[in-house]
Amino acid sequence: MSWTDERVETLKRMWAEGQSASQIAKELGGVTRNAVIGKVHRLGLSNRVGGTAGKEEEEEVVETPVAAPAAPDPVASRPEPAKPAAPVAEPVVTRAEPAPRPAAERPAAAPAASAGNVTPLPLRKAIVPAGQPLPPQPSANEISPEALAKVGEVEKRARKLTLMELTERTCKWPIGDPATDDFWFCGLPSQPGKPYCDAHVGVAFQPMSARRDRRR
DNA sequence: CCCTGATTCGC
DNA sequence: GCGAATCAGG
Repeated sequence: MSWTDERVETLKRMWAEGQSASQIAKELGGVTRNAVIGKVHRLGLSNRVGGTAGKEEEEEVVETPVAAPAAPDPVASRPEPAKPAAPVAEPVVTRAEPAPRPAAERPAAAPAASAGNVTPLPLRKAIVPAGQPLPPQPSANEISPEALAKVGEVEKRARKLTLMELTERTCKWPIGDPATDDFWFCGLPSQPGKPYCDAHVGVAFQPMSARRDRRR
C-alpha cells in the first residue's frame, strides 16, 4: 500500500478529527498504526497529545496570538469534528445478538455517580414519564439466580465506561437508565469474541433450557 | 494488560 | 519516504 492522495487525505481528516492512529490504520487498511504515525510525523501533523506520550518539554507557547474575533471565516469552517457523517467505522455497541435486558437488576439511582462531576446545568433526570422508565421486557425474563447474583456483584465493580470508552475488549452491557445521567457501560474485560464480560454473557445468552428445569 | 503517540534507523 | 521495532507514558 502506498500513500495515495486519497489515503493521505483520509489520514489528515481522521487525524484532525482526533481519531487515534490505530483507528486510522484500521480504516485505511493495509497499514499499521506505526505507519500512520510515521506518516503523520512526516506530514508535520504531529499535534494533539492524543492521551499519552507526553514527552517533550513544551514551554514555548508559540501559538497564534489571541486575535480571534467573533465571526470567523465564512469559508473554512470546520470547527465540528464530531460526526463526519461519512463511512461509519463501527457502531461500537454491536448487538447482533438478542438485545440485552439489564432490567432485572436495576441499580437504585446512584446519585454520586461520576466523581466530581457536578452538573452545572439544570439537568434533571426525569425525562421519563414515571415509575418504570425501561421498556417492556421480552416476556420470559427469568435468569438463574446464580447469574443474577454474579451480575449484581460484577456491576458493583463495573468500570462505568462511557460509550466512547468502549473497545472490542470491554463489556458493552448497559447499566442504568439511558434517559438519565445514571447510565454507563459495564466496561469490564469482555470474553474473547463476546460483547460482554463473563457475568453478563451469563445473562445475555440463556440456553433457554435449564430455566425450565429449575422452575418446575 | 490494554491502549496511546514519538522516535529511531535500516531499507 | 517508508514503517517495524522500540520507546515512553496512561
